[in-house]
Amino acid sequence: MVKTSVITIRDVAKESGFSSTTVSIVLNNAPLARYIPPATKKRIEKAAKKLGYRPNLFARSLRSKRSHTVGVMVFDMTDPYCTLILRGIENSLYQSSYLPILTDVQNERSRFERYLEMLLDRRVEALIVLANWLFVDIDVLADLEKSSIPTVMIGRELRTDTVSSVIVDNEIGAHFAVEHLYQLGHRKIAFIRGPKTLADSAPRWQGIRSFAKSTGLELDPRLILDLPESQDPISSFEAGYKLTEELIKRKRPFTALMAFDDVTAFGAIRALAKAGLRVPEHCSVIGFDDVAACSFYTPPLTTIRQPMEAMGAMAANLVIEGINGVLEKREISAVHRKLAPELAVRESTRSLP
Amino acid sequence: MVKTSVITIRDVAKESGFSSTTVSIVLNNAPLARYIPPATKKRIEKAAKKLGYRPNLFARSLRSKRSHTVGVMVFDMTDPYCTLILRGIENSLYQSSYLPILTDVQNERSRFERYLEMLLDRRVEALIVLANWLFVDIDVLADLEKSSIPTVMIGRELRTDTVSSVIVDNEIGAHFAVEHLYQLGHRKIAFIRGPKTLADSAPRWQGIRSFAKSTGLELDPRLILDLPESQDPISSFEAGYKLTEELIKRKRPFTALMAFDDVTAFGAIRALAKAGLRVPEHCSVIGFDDVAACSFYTPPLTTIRQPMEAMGAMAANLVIEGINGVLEKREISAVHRKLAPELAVRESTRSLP
DNA sequence: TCCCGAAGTTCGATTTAAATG
DNA sequence: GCATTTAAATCGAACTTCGGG
Repeated sequence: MVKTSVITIRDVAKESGFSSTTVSIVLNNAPLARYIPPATKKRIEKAAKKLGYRPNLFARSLRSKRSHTVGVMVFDMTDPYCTLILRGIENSLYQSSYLPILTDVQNERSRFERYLEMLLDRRVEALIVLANWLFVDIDVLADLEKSSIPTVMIGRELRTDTVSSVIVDNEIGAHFAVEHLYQLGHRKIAFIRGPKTLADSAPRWQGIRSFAKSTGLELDPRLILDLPESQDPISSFEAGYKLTEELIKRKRPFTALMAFDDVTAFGAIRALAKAGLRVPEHCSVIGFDDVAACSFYTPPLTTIRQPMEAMGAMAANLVIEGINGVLEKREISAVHRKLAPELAVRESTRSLP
Repeated sequence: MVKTSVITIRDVAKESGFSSTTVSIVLNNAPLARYIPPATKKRIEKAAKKLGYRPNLFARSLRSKRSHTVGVMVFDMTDPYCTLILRGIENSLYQSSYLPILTDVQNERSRFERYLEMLLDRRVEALIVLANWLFVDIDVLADLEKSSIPTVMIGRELRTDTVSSVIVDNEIGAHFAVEHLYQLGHRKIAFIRGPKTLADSAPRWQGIRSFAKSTGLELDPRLILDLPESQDPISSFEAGYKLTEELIKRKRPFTALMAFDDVTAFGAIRALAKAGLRVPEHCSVIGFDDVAACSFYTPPLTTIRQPMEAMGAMAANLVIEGINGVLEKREISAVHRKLAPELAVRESTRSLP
């Protein structure tokens, strides 16, 4: 006999001999359930299990106005930087039984708008935005603010009091990086800085400058170049390659190179190799991020590790707190967290002889 | 004045002066809409826009029994192999206005089961499973079959007639790879094969054998090693490294190495470098997959490119067809598609002098 | 008053059947 | 019968109210 497999709460009520009200109270363990005798509960639970009852989430959500989902918007999923963050988010939400609804905006404004609309239409209870590249401008922020659900942005420092944020401490990270090179004896260090419009660029440079000032390290302007603007994470490889070629061409000797991020560092290593310079024998190279490829690169890349899973987990936890706040009608204001990165020493850097 | 922003269809009805029935018919462009005069439509649409009406999807889905979502299950999101496939899926679904609900099973059976349950509870209309690593066993298949919604699996050949599949043509891919090495003059070729339990392994080896037979290329058993079982994609790097060390230790000369996949190839290159062997000067290396890191590796890795976006798009299209089939009560049987990969020549291979 | 359970209303849409001129 | 519109039933669960012991 083929059962249509649409068991409703009424079927369970009939099977157990109680009303659907009681079934609902028992299965949801609602406050009123404390009045219901264990025997009744047992019978209802047995009936539910026997029939394989699964509540219809549409009906439940329609009535309760809750979806138990969290919208996650990534600006570019193919960027290796983001999958570990997503894992952190996922694991935290999983524990709290929220389902993440992940959308990939692909750096397109139109997709951002459409997906935001779709997520709000589906009544996600909160929003996590992973701004791993450019184009988080005023408009986007405004759209997010007017959504009026708990929102946290990862990777972008904010000063709003409506949207929370989780970022890495770029200044300290950059500090760690130069410090590492400095301690290895390097004094002639080339820098490939991030694009000016990217929020991470300034604090990283600030970290370098303050380290230089405190130690007397000289920053030679002829060894400093900037990445151009771009939306495409891959393009920072090309740019790293070209800028390093340019550095070499300048004939200004350097024994180490600090790249804005790992992919830029990969481009730099390629250019050095092309010029017959081995890493780290002729030149040390350090990156930033610690994407997965770092550990299987040849040579393995020394870099600054962003605590990606932790950042994802923190964002998820903030958002869950936010949801709870809304449920309890507490007024919760945005928080801004900055997580410390750490130095990951591998084989692309070495001390000067 | 603060509006609670919960505009219902009745508000639109009141504003436009028609009943909610008519509003529903017009806004959904339902069959009956053809009887409704343009003037009425205009007024209703204007009222809806004026109020900023957004239909409540829970109510809609409850009544219509449709969710406009597709469940996507990935076995390991951090595997670089899968993000491009996901992009293919996403882009296809986006065009058809289906929302993908992506879950990362993290190679855990318990997560698979829980997420499958969650997705079915949310009434996804179809399922795409991205089996990028091991452990797709009988049980999993059985779970999928009994879900009785259109399902397609990517990356795993199936013989069922309930679950569709999309895979790459491994045999031809491997053929292309050896052929490339052979044409470059290589005759002493080492092979690191895939783990025996992985479905891709056998056909790839078959492609190599048939090429060898047809050209008279000799396959030296002392130059052939197998990757061990594992669930972790990163571990194939370690394994590639160790096995290549082993190959070198055997003192059996070889001028080229074909790795099971790109990450294994990266491990092999590392081992060769450690032994003082440069790629491609002393040894050519070829991989399989064409993950993003290939193009920024040093040297850039020659490999067999899987048409990942196309595979994702095809899976999505199959699933959409399946959904349409169900809606029209057509009985649609599973289809099995095999897509051709292509050779991507970069700089890790070169012709023998 | 406390405990237990049920009847009936509600959420916001779609859909059926029927009423109007 | 036809074009146009609508009242009322429905989807499945949660919540409010009420009654009996």
